[in-house]
Amino acid sequence: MDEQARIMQALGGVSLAGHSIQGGMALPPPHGHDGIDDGRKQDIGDILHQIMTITDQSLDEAQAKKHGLNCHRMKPALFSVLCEIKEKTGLSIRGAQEEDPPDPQLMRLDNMLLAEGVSGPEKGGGSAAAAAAAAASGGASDNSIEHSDYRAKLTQIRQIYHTELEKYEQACNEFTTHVMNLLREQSRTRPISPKEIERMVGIIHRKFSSIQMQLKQSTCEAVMILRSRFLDARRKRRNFSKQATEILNEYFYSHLSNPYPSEEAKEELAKKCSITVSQVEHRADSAPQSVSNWFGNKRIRYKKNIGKFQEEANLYAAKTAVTAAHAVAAAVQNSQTNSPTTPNSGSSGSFNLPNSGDMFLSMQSLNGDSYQGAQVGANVQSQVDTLRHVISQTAGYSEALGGNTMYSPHGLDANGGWHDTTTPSAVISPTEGPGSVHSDTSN
DNA sequence: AAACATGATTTACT
DNA sequence: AGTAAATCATGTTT
Repeated sequence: MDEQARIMQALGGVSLAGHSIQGGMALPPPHGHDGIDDGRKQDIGDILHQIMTITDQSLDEAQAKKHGLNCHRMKPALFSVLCEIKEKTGLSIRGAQEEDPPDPQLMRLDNMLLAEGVSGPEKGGGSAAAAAAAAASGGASDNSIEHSDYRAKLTQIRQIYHTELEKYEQACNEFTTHVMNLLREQSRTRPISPKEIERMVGIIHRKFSSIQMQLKQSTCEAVMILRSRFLDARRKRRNFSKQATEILNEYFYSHLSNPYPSEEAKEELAKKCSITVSQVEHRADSAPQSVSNWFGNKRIRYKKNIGKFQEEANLYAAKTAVTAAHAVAAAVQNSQTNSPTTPNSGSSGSFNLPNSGDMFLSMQSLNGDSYQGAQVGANVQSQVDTLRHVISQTAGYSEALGGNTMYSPHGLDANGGWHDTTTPSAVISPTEGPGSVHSDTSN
């Protein structure tokens, strides 16, 4: 609060310099030239002397003298003289002022504080809300804990900010009224126009708002630091929940021939996953982004070492194969059936993979009767993926279904299912004979 | 603590 | 704009 004191002092200086009786516009010393009426002159000189020494004296003394002066018979005359002089110099003083540029820096700070929820309306009572949020999200506690920690700190900052701001506001008002009282008081001895008072108030406010700006600036800094410490820890990754991984893997392995979910599919997957995961909230697009990351990583890592993913692939393939088989069966029996087992969107309907195309056709021929074109086709396709995979694991069945085309464990990439074909069949052959493949598929 | 797993970021390409 | 590939940085397992 040194600053404050300094400013006050500065303000005091301004007010004195501009208007005080001991300012530069003091009349020349009362010696003057040889006058016509020396007694009168002496009188005036006396008064001026008294005026000029007022400030050097104690308050009581000054008060007394002021009173004396106010009642002096010469007072009206002197006052009018002062008015006159002021009139002449007043214009020059006033001209330079009166423009109010909305300081861009200040606006920037304000916007930022508003955006960070520091200066905005109190949302939900700080720690209570944080606690509530933590309680509400139940399982995913680690994230919430961190988050509530962040919010607690933010609340702290906001409290400090607001109390300080209030303090400044109060001080400003106090000081303003003080100065105004002073001016009003002085207006009895010297002419002070309302404009001047206004200007003075303006000056005071400007000074105080510059102090406020400092406050805002340091608050912003604090918030930024807090952010970088907590939320902005973008690098600080958080593993997906088991459930989310399940969903994603399911999609991946059931779309192995084309594991590129469309935007919509991503959103849907994100909805399914990120809700349970409570993955980085705020920034609405982060969830689909995460899905994209996941698929990107998955694709590259899968391709890089297919062997490593065998087990997983089997698992998910078998998993979905059940539903797939059911769905296919249903489709065969009832052409109207539109099984919603897999969340694929129609967009993936068109492939240019000869391999899967064959299979697709064969499955279609299986259906025999009429089907609903693309939609059913797409569903079947995704199921075919999983079926084929399962089939490829069981040596016997691949022949049984005449699937010799899909010799490689993942006939899909054998043909460059997605982009390149880095040694498709070289890696793993369906040697391991896990009898684990569900016999459901045989139907 | 080392090794591995994994989500995110960066870079370059199309 | 969307990916692949390389890389980073952290989480998890050993």
